[in-house]
Amino acid sequence: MEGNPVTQTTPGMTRNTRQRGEVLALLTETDDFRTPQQLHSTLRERGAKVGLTTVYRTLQVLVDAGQVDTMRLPSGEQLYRRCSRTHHHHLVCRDCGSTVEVEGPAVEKWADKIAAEHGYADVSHTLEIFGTCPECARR
Amino acid sequence: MEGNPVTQTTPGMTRNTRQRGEVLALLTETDDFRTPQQLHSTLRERGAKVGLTTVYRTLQVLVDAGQVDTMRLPSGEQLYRRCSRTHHHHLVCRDCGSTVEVEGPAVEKWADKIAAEHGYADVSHTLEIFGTCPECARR
DNA sequence: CTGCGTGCAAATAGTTTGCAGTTCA
DNA sequence: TGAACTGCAAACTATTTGCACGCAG
Repeated sequence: MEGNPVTQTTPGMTRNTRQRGEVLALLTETDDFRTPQQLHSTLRERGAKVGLTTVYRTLQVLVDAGQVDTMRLPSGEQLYRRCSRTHHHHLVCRDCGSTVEVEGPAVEKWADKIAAEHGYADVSHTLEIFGTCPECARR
Repeated sequence: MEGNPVTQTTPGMTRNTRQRGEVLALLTETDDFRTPQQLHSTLRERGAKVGLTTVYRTLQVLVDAGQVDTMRLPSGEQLYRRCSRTHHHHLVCRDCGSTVEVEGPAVEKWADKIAAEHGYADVSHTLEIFGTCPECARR
């Protein structure tokens, strides 16, 4: 299960390198949002030699390619996560960072309607819900 | 109209200084979100001698006191604005930064419901809508 | 008076960029 | 081969902190 070569044809990436494979692999195996710094130190711990710069650059490429989702905590930390392509939002635990993907068609429509009413064009929005998950609340 | 002394009794502020008055005044006269840096340079332009550090610290105090609203652009810039106390969201122009306050009781309820369904406690959320306002679209 | 507030300069923290060397296709 | 990628170090930006002084109450 390990020595599997990196052969992921990821749109937007012209070249497949070991480093990108490592980053992508790590993103794939976890479900939660991570900071570039966290990803980098995890990679180092497991022995993967990847520079912090490369992590940043790879994440940028992945975001551009639509392979990775990015969001920001109220505190300002930038987070990344491999994520389904469809538009959705997140319910994030303040403590442990675990996330649940949620969809709200009604909210999307509401946002578009509000924007239209005020004559705003080219509309997008951000929406995240924060709370304490059952696991963390128990403690 | 100028020499008016600073006498704003702002809850959470133990002391009323000229600098805090200037920041508060500036926040009061504009409707749009501003970065600490913008606020600072505007103050300097108009001759008010206020240190950048003080702007940051004052904004923090105001946020704690609930006098000022803060949000973050997708790009990561932190923005502040004097704002009504009721919970609401914003429709923000990507170009000129002008904002419209919007309310969405349905959205609030939806967010709380979703969180409750997943057992999340102590829920809050962030929601901002971005677009190009009619003014900017015209150009 | 007394200590909260101020502001400079220095420290931080996260992220980006320049550039020489490396590697994939 | 050669363009794309890598990674170190240095540069940058936004924000915070240490500390001596000033001013409000």
